[in-house]
Formats: sequence, C-alpha cells, structure tokens
Amino acid sequence: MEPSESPPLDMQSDKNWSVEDHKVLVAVDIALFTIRDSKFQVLLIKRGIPPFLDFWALPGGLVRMDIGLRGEEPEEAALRELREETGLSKGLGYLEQLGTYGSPNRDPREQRVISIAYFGIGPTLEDPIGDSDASHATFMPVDQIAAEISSQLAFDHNEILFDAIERARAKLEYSTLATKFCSPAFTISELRSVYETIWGANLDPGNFQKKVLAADGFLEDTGQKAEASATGGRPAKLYRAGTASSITPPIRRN
Amino acid sequence: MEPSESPPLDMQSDKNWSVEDHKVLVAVDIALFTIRDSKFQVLLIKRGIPPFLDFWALPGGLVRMDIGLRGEEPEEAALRELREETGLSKGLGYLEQLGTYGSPNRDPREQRVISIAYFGIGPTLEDPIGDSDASHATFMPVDQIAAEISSQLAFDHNEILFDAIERARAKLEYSTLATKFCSPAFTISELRSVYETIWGANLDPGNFQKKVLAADGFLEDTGQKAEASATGGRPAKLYRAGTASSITPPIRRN
DNA sequence: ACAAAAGTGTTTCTACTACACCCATGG
DNA sequence: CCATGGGTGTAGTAGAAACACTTTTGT
Repeated sequence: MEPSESPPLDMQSDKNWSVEDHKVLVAVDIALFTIRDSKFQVLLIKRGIPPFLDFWALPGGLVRMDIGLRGEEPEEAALRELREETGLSKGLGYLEQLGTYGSPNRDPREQRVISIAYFGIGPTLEDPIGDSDASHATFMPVDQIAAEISSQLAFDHNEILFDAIERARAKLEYSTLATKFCSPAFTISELRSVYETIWGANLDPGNFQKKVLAADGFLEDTGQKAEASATGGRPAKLYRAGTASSITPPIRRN
Repeated sequence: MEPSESPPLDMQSDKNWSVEDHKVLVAVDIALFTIRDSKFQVLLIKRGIPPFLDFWALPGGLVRMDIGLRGEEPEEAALRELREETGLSKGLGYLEQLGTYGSPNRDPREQRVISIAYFGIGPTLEDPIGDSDASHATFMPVDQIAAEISSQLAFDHNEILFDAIERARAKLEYSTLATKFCSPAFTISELRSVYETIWGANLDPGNFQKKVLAADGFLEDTGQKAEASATGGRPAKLYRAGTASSITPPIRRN
C-alpha cells in the first residue's frame, strides 16, 4: 500500500530504484462457463499472437489506464475483453473475482504481468465469435480439456481453470448459482441437470425436488407449465430464480 | 494476459499509448488475525507517512521488482512487509490469498495502486513492534474496530478487513483453520473457545466435543493431559492438529 | 464436602436417503 | 393401453440440540 515507502533503506540492489521501476502490467482473465449439449463447457480462445501462438487460452487482456479518469475497474476490463475477444456481452449472468495469479514467471515475456482471474457464467444462447487478436473463440467441454489439452493451455491458465471449476462445484452446494445456468423460466429437472452435469453425478429426482422447494428464496413459481416433451411425461411447472443468494440447508454432494 | 496486444486498434484515447503507460503499482495487504485476551484481534499499524497519516491500516507494501530475477512472489512480499513493519515473522500459522482490490480511486495518490489482500493467522506469542514507516503496530479487537474506528481505516482497508473477517468465520465451519489459532498442544476447550470467540456465540461443550472427535483427521491425541486450572476441574486431554484440512461433517454455526 | 471443568449418555428432532407410488401427458 | 417424466409419500438412518449425568481435579 505504500509506494512512497519504496525503496526502503534495506534495499538489496545496487540499482537506484524509483517507484516507476516497481510497476507491473495487470491483466484480467475470465473463465466463462456455460452448459451446452448437456456438457459443462468453458469459453476458450485460440491465441493469434505470441507467446503461446495457437495455444488455447482463457479470454482476457490488460486493464487499461486510458479508460476513465484513472484507468478502468478490473471487472469492467474483464467485461470489455470478453466483448472484444468473443463478441459475448449481453446476458452475462454472473461474474465474480476468482483470485490473482502473480508468480514472476507466469508470463515468459520481458514485462512482468499479473492476472486477476474472474469466474463467470455465460448465456447458453449466443455463439461466440473469434475477434481481434483472438483468432478463434469457442466453448469447450471441461472434461475434454482435462483429458486432451490441459497441458496445452497458455500461461498458467490450466491452474486458473482448475480453480474456477472447483469454485463452481463448491458454490452449487450453498448458493443459488445453478439458476444462472438456466433459462429465465426453467423446470426443476433443468436445474437438477445443471447440478448433475457440473458435479458429474446423478441425483435422485424426488429428493432433489423436495430440497430445492424447501430452500427458502431459491425458486419462485411462475404459475406456468412447460410443454410436455415429445417423448411423453407430465408437463413440469416453470420456476424463475428467487431472490436468495445462499440456500439453507445446502444441497450436498456426496 | 496480452501486453503486446495493447494498444488495440479501437483505442478510445488520442494519446499514443505504449505498454509502459498501462503499468500500475501492485501492493499487498495482510489481515493477520490472532486471539488474545479471549478476543478476536487483527494486526494494525498506525501510518507514519501520508496519505492517511496517523490513520490505522493493515500492514502491507509494494511488491518489489528488485528481489529475485523477475521480482518477488506476491505472497513473499506479504511476509516481507509483515516482518518489516511489525517484526512478526516466525510462527505464522497460515496465509492465503483473500482477493484483489483494484478500484481506480482506492488510493488518492497520483499513481494507481492495486492491492492483493491476504488473510493470515498469527502467533499468540510474539508482540508486534512498530518499525520502519509504520510508527506503531498493535493487535486490536475486531469488535472494537467495528464500533469505534472502522471509518478511520486507511484506503479501503475497512472493506478488506470486513471480507477477511467473514472469510475466517465461514472457514471455521468446514476447515481445520481453528487449530491454527491454538497452541501446538491444546485442549478441546481451547479449540471451542476459538469458535466461540470468532463466531461470538456460545457452543455446547459436550456436543462440541463429540463433533470434533468425530471429524476424521481434525485432532490427534498426544497422550498427555493439561494441568488442571487453579479454579479446579478435571484436567483435559491435550491434542495436536491432525492432518486433515477440511472436516466432515462440518461444524455449523446457527 | 463443594465447586468447577472434562467428558459421556440419552432423548428428541430434523434432515437426508432410498424407493414406492401416484399424476399427467404423448404415442 | 403403455411409456415417460413430474411430483408426493414414507420408512429407515444419520446428525444435531438440549440436557442430565459421571469423572477428576482444586480449595
């Protein structure tokens, strides 16, 4: 917190350091998740510039100092980069800070770059488009990334992605996060499939129903019903997300 | 993540920006907690330099680029600043990243400064000493801060402290964090008083005992007994922290 | 003996699991 | 009619709360 207290008297270097010399580049990276084709997927771009040319990477970019009076908010930077690199902007259901990755060697370039990583949930609707420096943007199943290309992600993005996935899995238990993966009006089955997809486990439909209905503020009845599926079955009630952000008792994974 | 992709083509400013212009200062701040005099306390320093001269603040300082080949690890910077400003170094039981605070106006000075905040647990043993630029360092009860001086903390340290306290309270439920506040060998009563102090609630001694003993890997029996207190009572068994980091089932707060 | 703190046992209640069963629709 | 998915009911079990009770010390 103290730029003016550097350099301290016990400086270890001969060089005459000024505050300017301690400045670093600050980037943001976003792990944006969605559920498509019944799979838990994350948005990746294929890098169009070195380093890590043609590697897959999380969308992101520098926090810019030429936006606003004193530079932009990191969260704004995340939204801006998402828009610039992938065309996704509307319908972003959720965004929270995940953590900051600041090891000196995480970026091989001359300049040191630290990255504030964000965890987000995107719309199932829009298709991402490769744009600007990102030669290609696409949603990719997290299982497939883990199995096939986890060693081919740029920078420390494999670590960031791992942390983001764990955050998502943990948050489903005690928060209403799962509703962000659903349509504006959704059935309890749709909500259950979110849990099943992200946790990779099957849940008892009856028990799940009772649990989410017992959690105060989780679901609001819309009074409408979904149309019955082509394969038959009783039409399900449609709900919308309630106002609560945490749920008691939590939905446990085993 | 892309210094070389700045400045982008859709730059909004007339100014000819180079990568250098987007660099900012990165600080670390540490919310270091302990339990003293049966109170939940946090380490504060009294600032000896502007801005916020004579305000209380969390210890912290700049991540330096003149340490190591490419600058230091943020976590190392946190430990170094803690040592420089307060003299505390040994016996730090725990340190984890809390989050990054990067609003453009969080620091009133010319240079923009973002701060990576850390959550730590310190020793009950050592006394902090005011040092270098910090004119005074002391542990202060969090209740007292909230009641008396929360509006007089430097920068956004009130917000950071609030988040850190909430992190501590939440982590007690599902992690073995509480043992870090205890002596190397401790009684179940001592552990219970950690929960009671941090949660500000009374727990049933008998039920607490059964819960922590049922949680696998939470406690290890040392085979020793504490000496009975002066006020009488059966001597308690002494335990040490087990190897588990999370506990099932969790210890719930109501 | 009494007070005080450690530790155990017991009863009651809540919440979860597993699974049976009924409901409403399409074919 | 049957198949399919939505939704409810129920018995058994695990964990938690409340609190009585026993154990081991100091005074």
